[in-house]
Amino acid sequence: MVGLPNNSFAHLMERDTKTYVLKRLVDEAVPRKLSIDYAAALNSQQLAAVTAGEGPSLVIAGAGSGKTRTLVYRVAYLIDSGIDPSQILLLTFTRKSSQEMLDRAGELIGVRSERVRGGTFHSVANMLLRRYGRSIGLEPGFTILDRGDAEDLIALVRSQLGLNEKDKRFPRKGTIAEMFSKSENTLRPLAEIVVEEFDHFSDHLDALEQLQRGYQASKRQRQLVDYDDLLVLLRRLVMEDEGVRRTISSLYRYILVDEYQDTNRLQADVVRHLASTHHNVMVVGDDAQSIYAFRGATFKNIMEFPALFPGTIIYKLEENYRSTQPILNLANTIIEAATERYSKHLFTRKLDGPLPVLVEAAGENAQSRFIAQKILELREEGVPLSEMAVLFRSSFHSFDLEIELSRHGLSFIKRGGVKFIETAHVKDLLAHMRVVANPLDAVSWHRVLMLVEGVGPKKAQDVMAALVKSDKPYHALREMTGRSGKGLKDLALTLESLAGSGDLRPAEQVNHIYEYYLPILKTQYDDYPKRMRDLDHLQTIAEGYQEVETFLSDLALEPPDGSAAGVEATDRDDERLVLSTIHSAKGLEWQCVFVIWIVDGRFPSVYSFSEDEGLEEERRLFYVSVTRAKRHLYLTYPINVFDRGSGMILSKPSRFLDPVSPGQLDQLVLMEEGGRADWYSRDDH
DNA sequence: CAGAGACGCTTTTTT
DNA sequence: AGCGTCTCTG
Repeated sequence: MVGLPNNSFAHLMERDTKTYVLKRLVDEAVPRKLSIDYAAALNSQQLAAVTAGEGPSLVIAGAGSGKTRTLVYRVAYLIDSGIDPSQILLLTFTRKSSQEMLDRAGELIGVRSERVRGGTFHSVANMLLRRYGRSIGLEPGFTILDRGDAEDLIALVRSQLGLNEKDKRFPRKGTIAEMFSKSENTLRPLAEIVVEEFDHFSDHLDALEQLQRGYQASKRQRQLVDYDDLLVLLRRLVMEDEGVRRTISSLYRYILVDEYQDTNRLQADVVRHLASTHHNVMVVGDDAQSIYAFRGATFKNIMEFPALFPGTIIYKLEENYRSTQPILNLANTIIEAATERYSKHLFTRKLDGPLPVLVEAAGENAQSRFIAQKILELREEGVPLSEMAVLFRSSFHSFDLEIELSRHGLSFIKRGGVKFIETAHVKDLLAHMRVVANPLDAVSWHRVLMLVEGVGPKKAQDVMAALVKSDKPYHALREMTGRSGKGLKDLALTLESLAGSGDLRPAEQVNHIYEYYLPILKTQYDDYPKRMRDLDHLQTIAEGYQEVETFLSDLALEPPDGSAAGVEATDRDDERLVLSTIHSAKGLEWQCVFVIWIVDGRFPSVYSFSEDEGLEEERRLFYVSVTRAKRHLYLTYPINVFDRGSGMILSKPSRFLDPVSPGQLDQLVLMEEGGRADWYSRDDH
């Protein structure tokens, strides 16, 4: 290990890692004098990782162990050591987290950090495919389909293939998209996925395979790329085109990957090939926090990393800086029951703190009222609203709470769930920009045409067929006759004004379309004023962009934070509570965390009962939620909840609490004011 | 053939 | 609540 202050980290390596002698860094890469005092800023484990030499490294970073800090310092250290920042590639889970890390690195090392390349796998794939994708038949102007677009295209292809006969129970487009996606992300044939996870649709396997081929062909033909394609195609590019592989690999000589436990096989392959010429790859993650198996992620990636990269040195970060001992005790107990993981032991120096509280409520509304009341209390005690969060398994779990919070005048922002960008009216407006940007985009054409008065599925198909044949599509549009003639003419005029008048900036395009679209919006939705405000918001976002192409792909790859409902409440004050799905809370922390719906059947959800793997994932998810809390942790569960899916009444707290001893938790039962139990005053909705 | 209204079904998590 | 399907009307 080069550059280490001592050699005492051998004991940190375990499992069957082989040893490998590391060469010293070449002399000119070794800084004569570093500008930062790393040893003073980091603990010894962090320091070891930050100053690691060349070659593959695996950093096992427990929850709250300063993982981000370590990555930030690693970036700074590399730059400090004289490495060209533009040769560093930082792959993260969200672009926001990459931006945050680079900003922090900038504070340490200065503006040089701005040249570091960073982003999500998907956004990096987007960038590389636009630049080098020609060799696998991709034009630089391709359009990115989000999940909803992908489903729409699947539906379109299905009807073209005549597979929508209503005789039998054919899976819905969302389910089909799920199957396809799982197949791509796990590199397994569709048949396997269907038989294993969707056995009740096995009868339709032939049709599904046909549909999958049709969907793939349609995407390629029209220069459309869905989320999975970004990874699949990048993988293909770096695996099949040796020239491109060498080019890209030599472009990024130092690769850092955050949240490695949530990568899938495609991403692991990409990393492996990108690092093929230099092996300078450092991955950071925590196997105990792997929560994305549903999209093909496998914590096995992190377990197998040392085997894939011979000579890997393993670093472990085990000191937790976030939580108090009582919270950590609970977290440790929960995760100890997990079956397969790297052994590590988290410890903290924050010994004192209140015990986590387990709260039983008579029903959902009692739970909501408890949360609202407690939040007000904590705020009185001086905990700022922005230091509190409510976490839940599924987005809809917070519906009742949202109403209750509004009633108490508490403002919040919701993360996860339906995004602003996914609402029908925003997609409608964007579809107009997209047909101009990519006239082959059948999904958007279909959407745009269906909005025209008098156009239905049949007419839309006919128009699209005519457009494909014509080399002047807008001209052809104007020639259309019949009931919908006038509407199509108006559409043609609008689109021409976008395409014709040179390079209109995104914000100007949004304006033009808005004018055309407003009457449609008004006839389609009774609640149009609310939706107009979303479109104003979109306008504001567009103002930040110079190019339509970047605007569109950014929206698809990194939708703005906050759900549809949250948007209207924006920028009143920054003193806001966070409501979040556990998935969206990854990497974040708060003084006080409430986790709601800790009831067996909701968390873990009934869907996960059947498979051990599913249950293990839910356990890790629970672990993630608990370890978000710094000081106060409330776990709440309603009882006497009817679950429609299973037909059961749920009343038992999550099974993940079974191994927790009574001394580790304070237990509360809620009573109505006046002393009576509150079970008859609940849930009027 | 488009569009509106009614009804039954099913509901995780996200780039 | 939202999607898909079915039915009815113009």
